[in-house]
Parts: sequence; C-alpha cells; structure tokens
Amino acid sequence: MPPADEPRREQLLNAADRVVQREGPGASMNAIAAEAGITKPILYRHFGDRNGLIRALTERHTSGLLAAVRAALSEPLERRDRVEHVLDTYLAGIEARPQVYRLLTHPEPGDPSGVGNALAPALRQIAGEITRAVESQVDLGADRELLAEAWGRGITGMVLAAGDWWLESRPCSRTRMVQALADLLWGRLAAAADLPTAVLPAPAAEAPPV
Amino acid sequence: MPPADEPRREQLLNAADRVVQREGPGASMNAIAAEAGITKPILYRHFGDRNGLIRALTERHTSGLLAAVRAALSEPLERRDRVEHVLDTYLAGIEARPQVYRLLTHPEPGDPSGVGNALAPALRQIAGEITRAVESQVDLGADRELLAEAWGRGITGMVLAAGDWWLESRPCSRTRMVQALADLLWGRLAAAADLPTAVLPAPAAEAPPV
DNA sequence: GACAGGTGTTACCGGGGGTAACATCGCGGG
DNA sequence: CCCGCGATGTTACCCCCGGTAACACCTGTC
Repeated sequence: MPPADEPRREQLLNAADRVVQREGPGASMNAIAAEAGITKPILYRHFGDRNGLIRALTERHTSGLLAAVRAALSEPLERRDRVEHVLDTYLAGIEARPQVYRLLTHPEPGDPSGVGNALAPALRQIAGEITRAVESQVDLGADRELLAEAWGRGITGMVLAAGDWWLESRPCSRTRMVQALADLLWGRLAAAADLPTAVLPAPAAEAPPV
Repeated sequence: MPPADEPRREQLLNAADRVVQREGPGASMNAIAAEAGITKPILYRHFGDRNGLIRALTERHTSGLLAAVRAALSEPLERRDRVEHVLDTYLAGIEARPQVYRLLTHPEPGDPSGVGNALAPALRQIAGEITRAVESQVDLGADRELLAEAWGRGITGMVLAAGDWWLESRPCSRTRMVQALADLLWGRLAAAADLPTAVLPAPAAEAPPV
C-alpha cells in the first residue's frame, strides 16, 4: 500500500470520518460525498466500493487502538497488573470516541452467510494479539495453542460485550469496571462461596430444549 | 401474545424460516414472500415491518435456547459442573442450526446510532439469565449487583465470540471447547506459571496510542 | 343483498449502493 | 502550439430494498 503520497485520499477519509463521527456507521455514501463537497463516483474511484471506504477508515483508527493494546500486553508488569492495564487501555479507547468505536466493533452486516464474524476485523486483530501474548508469556502445557486461541477470542468477546454495556449505561467508573472484568478472569466466580440455597422453582419452560 | 390461534402467521413464519435457513439473515422480504407463495404487502400486514418479522422469527427459536440455558443454570450440580453444562448447552444449540444461530446472535444492523447492541436481543436475554443466576447463587459481597451484571454480559460475549470461532474452524471437540472456556472462567490464566521470558522487542508502533 | 374481514394483487415511492458517459482542468512532450 | 493523458468532477441512470396505497376477491353472517 502506498505510504502517504495520496493526499486526496486522506482528505476524503477525513470527510468520511466527520460524517461517521456525526451519524454513526451506516452513513450513506451520498452523505459522505456531500460532506467532502463532491459526488459519489469520486468516492467509488478511490475506494472501489463501500466496504473499501469503511475498511480504509477503520484501518486508520484500528492502528491506534491496536498499538495501544499491543503495548499494554508487553508491559513489564505483574500479570494481574498487565491484564488490568490492557483492559483499561481498551475501555479508555472506546470511551474516547464511541462512534468510531462502533465502526470498529460492529461487524459489517452486508456480507453473505457464513459464520465466524461475531468479531469485526479490528477485534479479530486484537484477539490475535491476546492469543500471541498468552502463548508466549504463559505456561499452559500441551494444550497451549488451543487454549491461547480460544481464550484470545473469548476474552475479546467478553470485553466487547461488557464494554458495550458499560459505555451504554455507565454503571460505574472505568477503574471499577476494569476490576470487575479482571476479577472474572481471575476466577472470582469460581472461588466465591455459595449463597444459602433459596431455590425458587423456575417458571415452567414451554418449549423443548434445542 | 396469542397462543396459536393464528395458523396463517405460523405458515408465513415457516416460509421465512426456510429462506433464512437457506440464505442466512438479510434475506429480502421479496424472497420470503416468494417462498410463501405470496407478495410483500401480506407480510407487512402480519408483521408490521421487517423487524417485526425477524423478531417473531427469533422469538420462536430463542425460547428453545433460552429455556435450555435457564434450565442448565439451575441444575443442582457442583458449580463447575453447572457452568460446563451451561456452556455445553449453548454450544450444542448453535451447533445444531448455524443459520438460525446467526439470526439470533447478530444484532440487527438497521437501528440508528447509539451504542449498546454488541449483544443481540436474544443474547441479552441470556446475559440476563446469567446475571440473575449469579446474583442469586453466588456470594459476592457488596458489589454483587455490579459484578453480576458485568459478568453476565461479559460471559455471554465471551461465549459468543469463542463459540463463533469454534463453529467456524472446529479446532476441537465440543467438550474440549467447554473445558477451555470453563478453565478461563476458573482463573487458569491467572494461575498458570510464567514462561521463561524470551522477550523479543515488539515491532515499532508507528501511530500514537489512543 | 349488504356488510365485514381476511386474502390477495399491481403499481408505486424514496433511498440505498454502484456505474456509464460525458465534461473539464493542468501539464508534459512532439 | 497544440495534442494527448490522467486526474477531477458532473449528470443521469440501473437495480434492489423496505414500505405503502389502492383496488379486487372470496366467504360467512345478519
């Protein structure tokens, strides 16, 4: 890919950025073109199709978040502190620009069938970083490849969903949220005591299980 | 909701189901109408708009998965076994009908801006079940409300992302996947030993952190 | 027979992504 | 000098999608 010798492209991306900032992803090509003071065909000449534009736009922002997460992952800290640092980095990132965050995290709805895109490309990269970090830093025995990969995806999805909820309803401070998630990864759910069993019978399920 | 005294509705939903099964979500109203042997306006009379149709369709399938998960959550087992049971139930569910699963898990792209839909409605219900189960079964002290809610979302997102990956690339058996995820929740990441530090310097990050 | 309600149709609207064809500028080389 | 060439821009169009208006039909009931 050409380094930066296409200033026009940058201009157009800036316009697209403004529109997305304002209207969220799903902004129409017409709107973006208008913001740039031009008409659609030019956009298509530069980016091929809508996906091309969106991809270019996300790659711009992804680099920042990805670099930040990667740096946090290789910080020379105790493991718990490092994990907290990574979590905090991610949450800070999505807190700063929610609209951009939405663009990064929400898988483009357009693609035809086929499973495997619960995680948008940007998040898949983050999952990959986590996987590599776990694999290279933690002793997991024979299963390490499988575990690292599954955990990379799992942790990413966990932080995505929890972060989304946090951003939406702001139930607590960022640091407290980081603690809550780190606690989950630290097995606090497993370690906590049982509550005195006051089992109330579940409402009758009316459909047979899948 | 009317019990079942609208057989026509059921018919239409069956047709819609077939189309979604075949083409994935994003199937057009025209396609669904054609499959049912009719034309669009009838669909709109019955379901209002596309969202209505999709919602009716998802609710059908959701009830099964949701009931199964709920049942698994209140199974009288040791905690670890119960968690594994829940994980297995979910994975078995998505394994059975991937297209339907996609419909359930992918948030409808249509809605205008606003964060908070990393989890589709069906998954939000599951998250709610987990939250309630944790809150009523586990002793988490003063923070229990916050932790239960955050964990409900987090665990759901984790299983979503990991399950998606598993379904896509089938890296291992279902039971092994269940083990991997349960291990993560049990703090195995935290407990494992460090690997001998062979730190290779990360490739220079070129963009400033977010 | 008139009315009501469900079933069905054709034809249209607005707007989305995407493209073809044409117009215009600036600029380097015969 | 002017020709061509490449980038920039335009208008006008295509197809498909979600959604709706208007009209036609059949069937049972009072």
